[in-house]
Amino acid sequence: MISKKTKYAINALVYLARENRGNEPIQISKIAESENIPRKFLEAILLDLRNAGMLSSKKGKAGGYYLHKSPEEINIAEVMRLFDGPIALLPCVTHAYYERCEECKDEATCGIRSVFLDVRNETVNMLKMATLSQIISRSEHLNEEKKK
Amino acid sequence: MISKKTKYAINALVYLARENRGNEPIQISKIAESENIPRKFLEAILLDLRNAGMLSSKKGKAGGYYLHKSPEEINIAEVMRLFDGPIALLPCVTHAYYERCEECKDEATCGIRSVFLDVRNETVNMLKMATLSQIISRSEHLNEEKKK
DNA sequence: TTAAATTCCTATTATTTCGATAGGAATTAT
DNA sequence: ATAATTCCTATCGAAATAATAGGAATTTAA
Repeated sequence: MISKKTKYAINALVYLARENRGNEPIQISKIAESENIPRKFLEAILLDLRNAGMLSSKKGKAGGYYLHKSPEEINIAEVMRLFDGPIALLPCVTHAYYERCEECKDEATCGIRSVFLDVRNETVNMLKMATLSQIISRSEHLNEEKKK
Repeated sequence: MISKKTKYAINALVYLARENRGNEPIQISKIAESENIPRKFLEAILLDLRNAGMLSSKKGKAGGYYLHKSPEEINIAEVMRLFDGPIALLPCVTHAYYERCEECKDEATCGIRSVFLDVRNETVNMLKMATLSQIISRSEHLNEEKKK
């Protein structure tokens, strides 16, 4: 399971992508209220997203957050990695965070690793395709279906 | 990431599938030593696998564990669910453990859910295909490759 | 120039999960 | 009987998770 932090982050980003006409800063409290996220917790999350270059902020009165990158450039893989670390299910099949399994006899011929490598690759592909834009258009599509 | 418990369990199962000619019970200590798993920890794991119907055991002197099902019938998805719970990354896209996301406004039109539903389905498919037999044959393949 | 509204930053806390160990009861082969 | 083994319950420390607290810094606007 992904952490609540990641889930909240994705929801906040999608909200900003939807709301952001003209990149006006939107306040934490507004996002928190709309997306049902604990205010103070969201504060920390948005700060991390800003430090990671996905959001920008404006301080002081009438300040707030807005997307720094375009909705096509922000994907779920990136957000998950930021808060939950590697997407892979085994340390020996991650790219950036690679770590050998202590108990493993021979990584090169490990059938278990081979399975989890395939799973990782497929998952990362899907999550990289899942940009804010894609999420929004999926949602619109589902809305059409619902009306029928 | 999967837990060490799950990783140890898969390794133990693969070991038993490889070793089991004639279903003679193999002792915990032997498995623990061969697979580099803490003895007492493995004890608890094997017990769970037995209660889940994947292993059988024989008590007392010359006792031990052996596969209850055939290596084609035991897959990674089942083992992961036993120790780590749902495979899905969001509670709202699991089958057996379904739980609504508290903060969610409308599940039916949630684009985020839609993404994670696809990921779950793909992952579960791959992990169900990954039986002990498949793992062993993957490993044999990798061995052939290595020799070249 | 002061007040109000906001982000920024660091610390702290409670709860749960993870990885493992301890100790002995029950069972079985010899 | 004895030795070897699984079975079972309880416990423990460390880490991760989800959140809150409190105030410093910044900015707008009256």
